[in-house]
Amino acid sequence: MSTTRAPDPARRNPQVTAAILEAALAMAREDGLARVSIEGIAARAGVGKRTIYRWWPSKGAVVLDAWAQRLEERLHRRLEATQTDDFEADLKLMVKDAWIDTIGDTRGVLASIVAEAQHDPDLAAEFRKRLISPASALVAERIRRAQADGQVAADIDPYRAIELIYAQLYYRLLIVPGPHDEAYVNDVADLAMRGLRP
Amino acid sequence: MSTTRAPDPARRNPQVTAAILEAALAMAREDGLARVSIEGIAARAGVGKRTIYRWWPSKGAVVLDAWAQRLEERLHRRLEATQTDDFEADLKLMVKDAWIDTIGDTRGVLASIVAEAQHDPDLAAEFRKRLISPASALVAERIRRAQADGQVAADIDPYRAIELIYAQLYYRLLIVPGPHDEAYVNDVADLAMRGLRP
Amino acid sequence: MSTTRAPDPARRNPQVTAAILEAALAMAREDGLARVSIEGIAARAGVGKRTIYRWWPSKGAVVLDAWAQRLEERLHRRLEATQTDDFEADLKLMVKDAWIDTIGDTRGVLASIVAEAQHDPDLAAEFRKRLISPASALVAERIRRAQADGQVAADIDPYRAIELIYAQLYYRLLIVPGPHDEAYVNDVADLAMRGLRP
Amino acid sequence: MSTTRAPDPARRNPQVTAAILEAALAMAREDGLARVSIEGIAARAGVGKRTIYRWWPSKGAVVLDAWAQRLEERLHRRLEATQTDDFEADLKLMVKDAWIDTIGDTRGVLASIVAEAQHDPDLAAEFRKRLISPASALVAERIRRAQADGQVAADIDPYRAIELIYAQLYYRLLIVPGPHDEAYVNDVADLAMRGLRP
DNA sequence: GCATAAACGAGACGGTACGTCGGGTCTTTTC
DNA sequence: GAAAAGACCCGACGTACCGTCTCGTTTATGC
Repeated sequence: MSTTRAPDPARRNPQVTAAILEAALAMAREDGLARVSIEGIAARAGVGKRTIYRWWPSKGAVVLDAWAQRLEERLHRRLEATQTDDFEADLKLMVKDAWIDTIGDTRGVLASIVAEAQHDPDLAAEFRKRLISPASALVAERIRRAQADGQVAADIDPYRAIELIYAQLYYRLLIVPGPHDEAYVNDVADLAMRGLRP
Repeated sequence: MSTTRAPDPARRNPQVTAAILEAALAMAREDGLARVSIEGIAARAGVGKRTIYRWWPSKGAVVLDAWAQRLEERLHRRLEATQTDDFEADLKLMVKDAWIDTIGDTRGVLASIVAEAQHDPDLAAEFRKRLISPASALVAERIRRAQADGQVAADIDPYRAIELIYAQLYYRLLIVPGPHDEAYVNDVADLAMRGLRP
Repeated sequence: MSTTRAPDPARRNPQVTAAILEAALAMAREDGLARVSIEGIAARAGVGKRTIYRWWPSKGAVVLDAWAQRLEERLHRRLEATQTDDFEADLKLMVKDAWIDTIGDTRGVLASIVAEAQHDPDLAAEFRKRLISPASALVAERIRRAQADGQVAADIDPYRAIELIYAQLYYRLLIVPGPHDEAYVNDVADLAMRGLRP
Repeated sequence: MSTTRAPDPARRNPQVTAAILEAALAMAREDGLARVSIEGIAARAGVGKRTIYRWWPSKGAVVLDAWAQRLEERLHRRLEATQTDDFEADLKLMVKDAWIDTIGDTRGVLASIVAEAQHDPDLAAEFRKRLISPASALVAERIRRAQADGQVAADIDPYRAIELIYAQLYYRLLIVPGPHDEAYVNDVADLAMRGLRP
């Protein structure tokens, strides 16, 4: 007989959830996830610590939840529109949309989450599930169409192609400093395209 | 008038330094940098905490120091030999040497350091200074020669070329799971070469 | 806005309080207050340091609390009985009761507390409030009755009389060595009485 | 063969000694002995810690040395003069001389030393040897003469008489607050004399 | 409709680690 | 060989959060 019963999501108070997510994201943006504490979130959201632990396993999970939710809202609004027959143009648009318009100034939060995920396998899994996988699937789909069109070499694994593109962005985010402006993301796509063409 | 005077490096005890670095690296390899604590290092090295704080600003700095020192020793022994006239072969050798033979099973430590560096600008700077910059300079040099030979397109910035290559490795290290074996690094180089050729 | 809020005494765990006081007093008796540390008390009581700091400002305060509590329990049981019409006999009984039966072998703790109080004004105030004042008030009352009876000279301030008596005991406790047996406390009262008689 | 040889007092540098004692006393007067540290004394005196440990066993010993030295100088100049045939007058003069003119505003240092002595038996012994014993011997001598003269009851132990007097002063110093002015020391002597007269 | 079980705010609690201070020992260099 | 300087091991300081655990209070079904 377990003492700690699983909580009932039906009885969850949505206002409380919102307050926690808002506080967590705000604090992560201000100070970086490393300086965020569950205690701090609880205080700022006017909430008991218990309530946070009831619904999330760690501060990283809270911030990821808040951050991903915000992204998903934005992405749903965009990703239908961008479909022409020019793969390179579509690619540049997709990358710009994602990296600049959607992530934008929450890039630091993304970096924090990746950092935290290095020692938190659950968070890493959740991060890939919420963010990397859906985005990759979407882009992979477009790449496959480009391969059918003959705009991308047929012998390339779409997922490796994605790595070739996005890895550059993450490298600049996590390893070396540098601007993340439109010129840069265009350059990223250009350089990748050199290798992807048939 | 500052209370904490700068310590005198001349009076530093090299045995103590070695013990600290060894303990720090061992613990980082076993549990990951996030679980390492200054207190733990001190205990394992049989050293006072004060002694660590005297010479390093943070646990990340200690582990980076230990880890980079180990790498530098290895690299010095290698990087002279590997110079043929075939850039692609050289590139594959360099990447394999660095990522598999040298970093090898300390890949997790590298990931930890990058993670820590996300909220520690000093550590980030030191990491780039000790690791990224020297390695990049070396590879950039080889790329320039390849451009002169006509094996690499002349209009590519060597540093962007490096990003195209290494970013893939860091992406798999930090973002998505996957093997880091010889087949993979070859594939990384192959994919990059597609874009680099004239 | 203060970060550290005042704790709520209603939520205090009495078992924890008891464990801390017991550990503190035991350690003070064994090694003297100077060798007691908050850390040591916490370890022995199986308690977090924070819990001690939440309720007491210093190790001296903990030990005083434990020691005074023990004394108060004993004193309440005694001080009603001792009331005859012979002031000198009553005085001797009171002094013996307090110094030998009640304080007894915790004399070293008392000395430690007085020592600590020399550089801790809050502790000094608490010590006087918990110990010196109530005991003095009680004896002063008896002296006033003796003055009304003509057993003590009317022109003497009762509190100065108390000093004349008790100062001798503290002098031997703190300044010069010597036994604290019944013969001695009788002698103390005798010598004082010489000066107090009309 | 002992590694730590006993130091040679003949080679001791008197300027260094003076600097240490001066610094120690100054710091003890400013902040109380409890806040004095060997490290602090060393820094203020411009001296290595080793040098202090070479000649004194503890910070208490240093401060006692400095303080007692200062007192001895003063006492030697005074105590010859004060000899009339009126014991009570002599007593008042002696007490006032010692407590007000000699100790005066270093009363806090005295309290600190007594406090420290509670957990440092060596310091306690040294304190009694340097201060209590010589002063007591002197006063005891005068009391014996007064007993011969019939000014003090012959059946009183001179040392107990001394306790009766001085204990009051230490009680006010260590236990209860209150002025230490001339009126008070006179009152102390008056009250004691009531009990000492034949 | 009303009891009753859960979510919730609050925060006490046992812990771990933080970064700092000083104690006392030791070594190196200077005089 | 005394002394200045300070590195070193160690123990304790007082603080910040961790994650668990009561407490009452509020709320919102389910009998």
